[in-house]
Amino acid sequence: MPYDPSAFPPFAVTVDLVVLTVRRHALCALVVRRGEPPYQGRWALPGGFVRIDEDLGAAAARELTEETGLHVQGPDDRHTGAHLEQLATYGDPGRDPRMRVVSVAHLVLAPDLPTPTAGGDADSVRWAPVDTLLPSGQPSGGGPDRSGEQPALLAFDHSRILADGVERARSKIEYSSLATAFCPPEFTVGELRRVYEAVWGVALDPRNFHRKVTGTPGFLVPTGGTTTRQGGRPAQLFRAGGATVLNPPMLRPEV
Amino acid sequence: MPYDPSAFPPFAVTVDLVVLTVRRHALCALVVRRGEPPYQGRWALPGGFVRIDEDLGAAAARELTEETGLHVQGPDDRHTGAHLEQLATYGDPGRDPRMRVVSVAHLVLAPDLPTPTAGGDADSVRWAPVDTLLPSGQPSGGGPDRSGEQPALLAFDHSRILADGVERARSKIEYSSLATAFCPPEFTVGELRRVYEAVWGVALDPRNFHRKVTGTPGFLVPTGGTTTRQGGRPAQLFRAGGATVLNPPMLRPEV
DNA sequence: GGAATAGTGTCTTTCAGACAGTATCCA
DNA sequence: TGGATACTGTCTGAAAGACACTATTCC
Repeated sequence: MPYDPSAFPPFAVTVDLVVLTVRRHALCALVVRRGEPPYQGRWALPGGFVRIDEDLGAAAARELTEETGLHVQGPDDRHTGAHLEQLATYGDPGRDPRMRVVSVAHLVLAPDLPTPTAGGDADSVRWAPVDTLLPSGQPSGGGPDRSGEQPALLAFDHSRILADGVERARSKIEYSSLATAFCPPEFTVGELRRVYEAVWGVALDPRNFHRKVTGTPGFLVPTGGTTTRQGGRPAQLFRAGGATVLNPPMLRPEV
Repeated sequence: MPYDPSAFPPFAVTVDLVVLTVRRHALCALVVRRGEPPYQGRWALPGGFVRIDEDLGAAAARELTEETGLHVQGPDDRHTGAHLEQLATYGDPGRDPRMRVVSVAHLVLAPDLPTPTAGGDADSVRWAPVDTLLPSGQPSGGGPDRSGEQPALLAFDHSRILADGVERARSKIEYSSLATAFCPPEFTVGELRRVYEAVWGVALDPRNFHRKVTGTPGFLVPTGGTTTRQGGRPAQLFRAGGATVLNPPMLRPEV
């Protein structure tokens, strides 16, 4: 007997946010420190309850603004704000020790930002490189020793949510123009290449990369300006083109 | 103040199922006729409430078995049962006129089956070609006139859920071996090609298709047997190989 | 033999990857 | 001048798409 809401079991519904950006050549995620039990003092993904008359995506956008001051890119105002999409839903019984909580995780891709101050409390929110938050993946990625940074896993099942979000970002920038969501409104080919290198954790050939992205129709639009750089030929500035799916795609190098 | 479950808003959480199969060269979805208002008499996707101590995936598998008798493929028993994965979550306020219902949609890919009899009521469940359920997409796909088959849209927001599930299936068979989930345990290259043609709604070159799928490592494993066919050279029988991601992928032809 | 399906080979084009070489800045 | 980054061109191999051809069955 489907859909008999008169006798439904009581659930709490929340949104959790995987907010990713690229800072100093590293893929970073936004984490907040928990002030109350359970997992008091541990880092967790930002999130909160969905209000009773609020859409899921609206709840995610509201939590994002509350935690970071970031605004979500609407369908019209391209090249400003962040990209937001639904990621997956996590509802294992026991994922929250207090009660049954179903969390609809969302993925946010944002350009580099000043360190956020959530609710005025700067100590409780930070950007953390994802390879310090996720034990698996590439254990010795690119950087030197990172002892004492972030040994403890995230609270609840947030490590798995973060891993799913990172994998989603890694695969989506192959076939879509979403990598530009990590960039400011105007950017160079080199900056875009460093986004791909940080998200994938690989080194890409600058020559072939330049030829590919400028040859993919609708991906990049030159703005006419150039950048003054430190030591090197000035680079052309681009903004994101109208294309959302890339053809041919940017293929992630594999083993 | 995240995670204060003592004052959570009350939500109902359900699972809805997009069950797809290929019958008579057409991609079909499982739909059930609603017996009560709202949308009484209209077709809808199968689904139901998540129990209070039940995982989301387990709820989807249970509903699938209750509605179709189908069993879900476990991690070990390959080549038997259906493929199930989470699709997306739909929680718009007002999607159910009675109360706030958040539905975690799941996608099921199944081989061709006898027409199910849900709860003994054969009139209330059927396979319907997806192009008779979705007005958009390719309006004049391949078949002749289909007047009077399924003019009314699905109940609730199930048309959108179905469209999302179909698009997920169309893109996933490009990069994974999931097309074999539409096939019986042993199948021929021609049967697998007809699955791709039905899901994508295109015609594929039999020669190139054969060369591609047999050349992709881990996709197909010959069983040694052959099929007696009606008018034509007997075909080799294959079963699904261990590969889950296809390299190179099966690229969907575009404009 | 004719129709139908299965399977192989061959050619062309496109594209990824490697890499030589030129252009233009800063120190 | 040297170093660094931006950009162009060239070569090779892999693969997609088009299609000729052979193989094996049923009628």
